Amino acid sequence: MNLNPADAQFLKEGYLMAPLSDTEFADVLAHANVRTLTQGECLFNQGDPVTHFFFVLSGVINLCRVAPSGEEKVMDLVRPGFFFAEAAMFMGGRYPVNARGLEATRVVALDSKHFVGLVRGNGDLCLRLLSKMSRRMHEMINEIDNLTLHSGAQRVIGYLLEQLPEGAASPSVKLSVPKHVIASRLGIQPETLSRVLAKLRGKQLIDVHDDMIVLNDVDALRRLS
Amino acid sequence: MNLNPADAQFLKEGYLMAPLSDTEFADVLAHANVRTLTQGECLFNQGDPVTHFFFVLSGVINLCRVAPSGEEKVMDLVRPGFFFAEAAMFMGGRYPVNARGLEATRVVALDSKHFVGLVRGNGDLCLRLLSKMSRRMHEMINEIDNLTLHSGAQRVIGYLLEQLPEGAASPSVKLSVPKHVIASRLGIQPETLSRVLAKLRGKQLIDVHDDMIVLNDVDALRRLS
DNA sequence: CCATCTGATTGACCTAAATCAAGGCGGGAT
DNA sequence: ATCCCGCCTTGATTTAGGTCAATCAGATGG
Repeated sequence: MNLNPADAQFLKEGYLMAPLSDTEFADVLAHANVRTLTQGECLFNQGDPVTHFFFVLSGVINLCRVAPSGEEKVMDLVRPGFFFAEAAMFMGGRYPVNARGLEATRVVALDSKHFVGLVRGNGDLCLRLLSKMSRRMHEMINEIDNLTLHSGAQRVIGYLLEQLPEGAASPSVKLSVPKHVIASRLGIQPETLSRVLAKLRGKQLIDVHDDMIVLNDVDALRRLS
Repeated sequence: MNLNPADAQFLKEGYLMAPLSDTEFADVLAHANVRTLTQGECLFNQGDPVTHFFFVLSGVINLCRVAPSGEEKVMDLVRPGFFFAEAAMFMGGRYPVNARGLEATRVVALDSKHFVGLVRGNGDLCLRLLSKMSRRMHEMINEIDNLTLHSGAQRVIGYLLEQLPEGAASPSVKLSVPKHVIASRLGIQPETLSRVLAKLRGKQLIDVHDDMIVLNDVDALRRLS
């Protein structure tokens, strides 16, 4: 089944696709298709030869391994917006785990040989990919640091400052997603986010108008994060 | 200044070096040297041409950017065991940030052109790197999930199960690092780790003898994580 | 042998944030 | 209009885990 434009756009934002030029991406798309899995349906088994790697559009994929003792161990749960089996794709050989839909799930299946060929034949693309992945890893390290050594309030402030465009005229942020999604990304409950914003509003540091937040004192906020 | 064997070993464990063969690594080492920075000393400036990328041996590196408005913004703090400026190395051009020692700091400076040349001339190496980085990213995603949606006790149990060798005869774990380091990795205080272990001991789920921990009921523990 | 130091443990206490519960508000559909 | 139904906010309560502090066991060293 082919990808619709919304799926393609979502896929393009994935870290393995973002570094591709438009023509390269179109080339990859020509070797891709959508698979819809029912709950529990198997996508591939441990030991199968690697033919594709995947990107989750919706639902959740369960990557599990069957130990010699027979018990099944969940190795990873893959959520929308993330790839899986890319490491296997790059190395070739056989899949080290089973992949099943944990619920009804849609994935993009991308041709493994084709993508490896693309990377092999293009040193520049390879370096772009490595560069992109390096940056992503630094972001994730920072995210882990934030979660462990900053308070919820500090993470909220950090998020607001992050969203602030570089040289913006008025220091204001428009939230592009519902507040409960932001709360989840920051690792806090929606109630807590609401309370933090209320407290900052009380201190005159910000103004909140629905999804529009004006940062009244960027310096003070920066000192708090 | 040259690397001593301990430094080289530490560097080899970094994600960019782990995929290299011994001869490739030796080749990289031949183009590497150690720089010792005093507190506040500059390693490179924003806008300098990219000549090296780096690995922190000890201390902390402060990566900061000077905004047009003149104020200095800390972009990243890099701790021992991590690389920095690798993304810039892969892309070439100029460093997008300043790098300074936040305290007295030792780093390995690796020749940028040489490493890029190595990767460019060796498609297999390139794929090994991409594969390794993919795996690392999955690990980090899991770490973030753990931090946000598991309790401290669950993370401790998860850690113990992780350390458990695949088909070990006796289900026991020998802690290779001091407890306070483990606590830090799990994002909790040493006191909390101690309490969690005490509670598990109280429930007869584990036995603790100094740095040796025996898992009495692996299944029960697995259910709790 | 004692002095000291480091890491681990335990207790008392406190704070940040989760949870539970009750409205409020705007946008659709009927 | 009225009724819902998400989404957000706010309040009351609970709890996990951090902080502070005392103690203890081993290690090191004079």
